[in-house]
Amino acid sequence: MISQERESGSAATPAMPARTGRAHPVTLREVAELAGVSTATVSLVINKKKNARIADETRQRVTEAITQLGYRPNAMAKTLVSGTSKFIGLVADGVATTPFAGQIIHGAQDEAWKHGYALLIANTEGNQELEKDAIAMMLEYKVRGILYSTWFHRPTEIPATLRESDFVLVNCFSPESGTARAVVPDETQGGQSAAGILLRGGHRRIAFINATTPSPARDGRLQGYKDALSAAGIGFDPALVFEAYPDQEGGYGATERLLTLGVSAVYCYNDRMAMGLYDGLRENGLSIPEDMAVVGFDNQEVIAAHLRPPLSTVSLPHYELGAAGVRMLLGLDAAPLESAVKIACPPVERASVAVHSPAQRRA
Amino acid sequence: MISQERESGSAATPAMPARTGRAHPVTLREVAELAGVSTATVSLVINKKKNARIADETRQRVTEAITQLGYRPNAMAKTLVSGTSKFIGLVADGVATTPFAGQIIHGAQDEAWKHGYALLIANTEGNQELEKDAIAMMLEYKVRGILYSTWFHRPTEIPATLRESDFVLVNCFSPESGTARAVVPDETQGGQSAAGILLRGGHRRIAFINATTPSPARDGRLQGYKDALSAAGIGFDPALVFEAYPDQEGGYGATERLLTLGVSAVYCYNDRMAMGLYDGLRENGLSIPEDMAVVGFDNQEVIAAHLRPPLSTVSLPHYELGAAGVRMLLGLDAAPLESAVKIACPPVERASVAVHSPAQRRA
DNA sequence: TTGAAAGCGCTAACAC
DNA sequence: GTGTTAGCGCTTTCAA
Repeated sequence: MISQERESGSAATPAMPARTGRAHPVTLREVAELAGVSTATVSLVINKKKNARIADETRQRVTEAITQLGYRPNAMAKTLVSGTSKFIGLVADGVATTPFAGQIIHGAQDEAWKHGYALLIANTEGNQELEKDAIAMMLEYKVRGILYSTWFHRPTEIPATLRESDFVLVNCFSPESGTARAVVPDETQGGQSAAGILLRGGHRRIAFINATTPSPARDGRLQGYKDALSAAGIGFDPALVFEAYPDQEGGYGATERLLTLGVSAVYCYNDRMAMGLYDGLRENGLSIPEDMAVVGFDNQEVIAAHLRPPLSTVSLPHYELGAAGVRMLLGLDAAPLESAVKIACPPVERASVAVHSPAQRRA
Repeated sequence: MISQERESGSAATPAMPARTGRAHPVTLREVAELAGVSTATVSLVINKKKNARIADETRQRVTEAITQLGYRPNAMAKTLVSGTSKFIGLVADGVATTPFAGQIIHGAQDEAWKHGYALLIANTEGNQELEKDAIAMMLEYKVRGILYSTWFHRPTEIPATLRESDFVLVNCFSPESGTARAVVPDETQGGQSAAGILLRGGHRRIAFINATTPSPARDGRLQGYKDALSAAGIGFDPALVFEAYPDQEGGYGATERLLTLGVSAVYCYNDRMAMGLYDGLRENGLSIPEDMAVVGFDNQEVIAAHLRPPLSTVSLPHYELGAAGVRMLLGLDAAPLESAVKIACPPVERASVAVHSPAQRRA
């Protein structure tokens, strides 16, 4: 079904720049004819081959012909010859479900672009069938490799077909280690940072409201809390740690129990929880950060930056995750098979924790 | 999309399924050789040509050879022959900046996939240079067409190169009408719905806090408010409309003025504004919806569904926008050049407006 | 019912 | 320096 509808125009000048989509695309051959050279020469000029010694005058004629005809290379033909395209596939289980996945895409795209690659995206929403088709499609289009990503940090099965290509797991990892390259957020360091913000604020008795749902984040964020406390010479008190469902309602519902603990600060599993807790604290006539300092986790823009007061939190490095994934895929960054590469979760300090002034606060 | 499950047998049969990426890919020719037929026949079998009369026995042999070798068609070669790929390009100015763009991607992807197309995405963050390159790339990969989308509803210049392809504007439109197909949200109807929620709640004096920033949304949402009032037989009182910057701080800052108006309900330009207003109202000891009913606009999940009380609002149909864009591109939906197609913004009722009980409320 | 062969647009040896 | 000539993997007449 070749579109043979040549621009039947009147004037027979071969020159016809900026043609609209419908027309038969200009080919290398046409450029060569107009410039009076062979296709090989045009190819050499276009690809600026280093060792190609083309007369300046020739190069000039070719360049002119190209712009005159509005020539555009056919990437498909190029790929057919070379065997692999300039695509990197990104299979995601939730672009839509969450504001997070967007940042992974963004990071991957920026980094890919930097190296001349474009992103081929498939959103699977966890649908296995779709996922399989998506990977097949990417394989058929000869992608350079595939980034397999999840919207929250978790272990994942590796679809069999994924192994037909180069791939890197992003924000997830294989339960059997040593079988796949992966990049994930450093939850433990993030937990340390979160607790660190509070510690630096002069707090000694710090509650941690963890998630009820098992995940690497739940374990890592708790571990980080313990580490930070211990580094500050504070004993770990299990009574100060309890769990709630990790959303607004969970945070709100945790208020009562929190208030029985006699703490001056609380570190929440995530920002949504902190958001709910804000409401609960307010209803109890408590103000933040004076009566209770609060830190969250995730740095969810819409929430964290705009609560009152703005919420101190720890950033989940989604952009970096996407970028690092691409770099690992392209072999630009080290990518050990044994264990996932961890990306730092940097603290973001806002007004929900008062600046420390030792005099003000008693242990 | 050939499925090829089978685990590698044992010995050195030419069969060697599930090869890993590195190996030389299986070609049609190899399949043909193994099946003892010509490549043409294999091609016919694969593409299930209707009028291809292939002996069942032959078809059988071919199918077996295909699964045995783990053959995967080379989409590049296919495209080279046909002239256009099964790609639809999506150029977006902000996947990352906003939770909204994700939904456009999601809708576009679902619809595209349904018709056998995959999405090629480029996030430009408004960078003109990048945008030009992105479009060029898509053109080179022979996309079926391009969806050009913006993260908020606005007029936009059409990059010249976009015209080299089929394209549809999504969430934006050309200032010179009649020059491009476009699909946008129906802001006016949305405004009507927003005011309608309040009207149905029994409110007669309804304030509208509009945005300070000029946009189709600002105009449309105001118009909808007026329409709804007028349809309810309520005169438009300009004193009840004022403006604020459309974010949390703006909403918070608008509280004072709002309270001088003597209204029982307020319609905010967007959810973020409403979120800020919640804080302001609360500080004044007012409760929602008893003392003041509130509706927003946008239906930003993280915010609207989880404020307390949950916020009634109007949904921006991003998913539908993406899907409709694809349908228009593929010629499945009507796509007039004269004016943008408008997609409805459905109301989402939550607890920030009390259910109407006429007895309770006096004019 | 099937095979032979001519390309699709481009790159890469290898001539000249 | 530049042209000739094979393909890359696939589809598609046209014959047989």
